[in-house]
Amino acid sequence: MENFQNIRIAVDAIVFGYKNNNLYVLLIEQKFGSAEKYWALPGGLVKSEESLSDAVIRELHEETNVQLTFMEQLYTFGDDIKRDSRNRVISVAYYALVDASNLEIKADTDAEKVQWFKIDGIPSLAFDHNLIVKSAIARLKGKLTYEPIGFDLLPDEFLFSDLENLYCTILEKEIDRRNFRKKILSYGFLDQTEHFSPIKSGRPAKLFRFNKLKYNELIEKGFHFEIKFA
Amino acid sequence: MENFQNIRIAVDAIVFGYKNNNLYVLLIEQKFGSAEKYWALPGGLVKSEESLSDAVIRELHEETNVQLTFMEQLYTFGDDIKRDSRNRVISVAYYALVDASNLEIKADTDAEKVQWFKIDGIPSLAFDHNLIVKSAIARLKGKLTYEPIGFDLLPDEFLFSDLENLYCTILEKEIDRRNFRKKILSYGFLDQTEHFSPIKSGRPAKLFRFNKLKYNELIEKGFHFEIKFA
DNA sequence: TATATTTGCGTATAATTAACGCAAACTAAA
DNA sequence: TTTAGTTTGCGTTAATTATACGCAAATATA
Repeated sequence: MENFQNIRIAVDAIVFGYKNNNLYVLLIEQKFGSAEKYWALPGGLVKSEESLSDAVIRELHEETNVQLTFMEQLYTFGDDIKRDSRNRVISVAYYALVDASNLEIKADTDAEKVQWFKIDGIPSLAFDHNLIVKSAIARLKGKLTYEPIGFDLLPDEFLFSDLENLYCTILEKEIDRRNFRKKILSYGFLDQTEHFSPIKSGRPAKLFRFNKLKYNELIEKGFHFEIKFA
Repeated sequence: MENFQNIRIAVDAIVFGYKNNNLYVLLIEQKFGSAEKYWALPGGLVKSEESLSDAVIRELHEETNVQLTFMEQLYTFGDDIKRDSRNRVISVAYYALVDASNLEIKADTDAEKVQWFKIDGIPSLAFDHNLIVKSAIARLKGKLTYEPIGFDLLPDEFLFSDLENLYCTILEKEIDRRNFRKKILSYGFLDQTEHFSPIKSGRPAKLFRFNKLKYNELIEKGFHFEIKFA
């Protein structure tokens, strides 16, 4: 039957989390299906009357208990027609960045286990999910340099050294602490709070806060965020 | 029936063309369907055993006679579940850049007419295609500044003034001719040919050619293309 | 009290960008 | 044949931005 389209459409969620100066991805161990016992990205089939973005947020919540309001579309994987051995499945991948230090994850109805995996310690995943994660990491690295998305990975109030470590860790580069601070502060979208962080050692450091309003005002005026390194 | 997924998957092609110092998009007038007599993007349903990228290249060829080997994925439109009034259809949009000055387009089996439309004179299109075109233009503008894709819109051999006009036209900005030339030449991926272009007026100008090999070598070494303006 | 550590601010130099000058090489008009 | 108009190709200078550091302040710990 030539005209009947036998294709299913799914969504997959890449949730990046940051804690203890490391980048993580949220993975689940599936309960059902041929990929049982493999770790995989949270995700599943889209319902007929449901938008793609609703679908991915729903699946993520059902499988990991993580409740987001927005995810950004990454890419649609539909060139390998055997990426799922059971049926032709096209997957629209979405990603989000969260502060993993205070987020409760728990395996829910559809997943056996839920766990954060360090970005450099991701096991062999179900379907083409290793490929999807790889392309999400590439996107994250790219965006980090020209959009202020790093703040999404940190708590509301953070140290400059945390921000600096985040950039070093994710981009795998050395940066000059003093020039980095100077540059970011010169943009004027960080507010200095009156709080100090619980000290580890050395001089006590003020906590900063990303001011999204100020950032949006700057964007209106044609401002363009950019962090480059040597 | 809760589990049955009643969603169709389509592909749409945004083909940008450049000629006479203007940017164009290729549109068709549809023969069939509820959107008859509306102009629309070339595209159609994906076959069950066909990759997404094959599908969009096939549809484009069938409808416009334009034969491409590669299109880049733009975005998947699937949030408006009524974007097609007949059925739930999710569309994966792809785009490509071509030199429109020597490309033969012709309406084929599936289309009534095929025509280049100037970017600032696009009519009201079928479905959500105006939205798709808008987002493709935004992507093109963005990419133009950090990837050397402008050359795809020009003939193999081109004048510096053509390249300059292309940037001015698409980005809608004034640029300094001399600084622009200096910067692009400093990258070292343009070869000067021995040919001169048929002269309009003024001093005869040498034709240049984009050397993709040299560009790739530079990329290997960590080079990063970028064109910024005041 | 001395030492190690991290923060916060500053300065000198190199590199890049932006703004503009001007002669060369042609066409077309006078 | 000259003159005016146009576009190219190469150059200079000032302003801005990036890079590479120096160093004292503020704390914990030995």
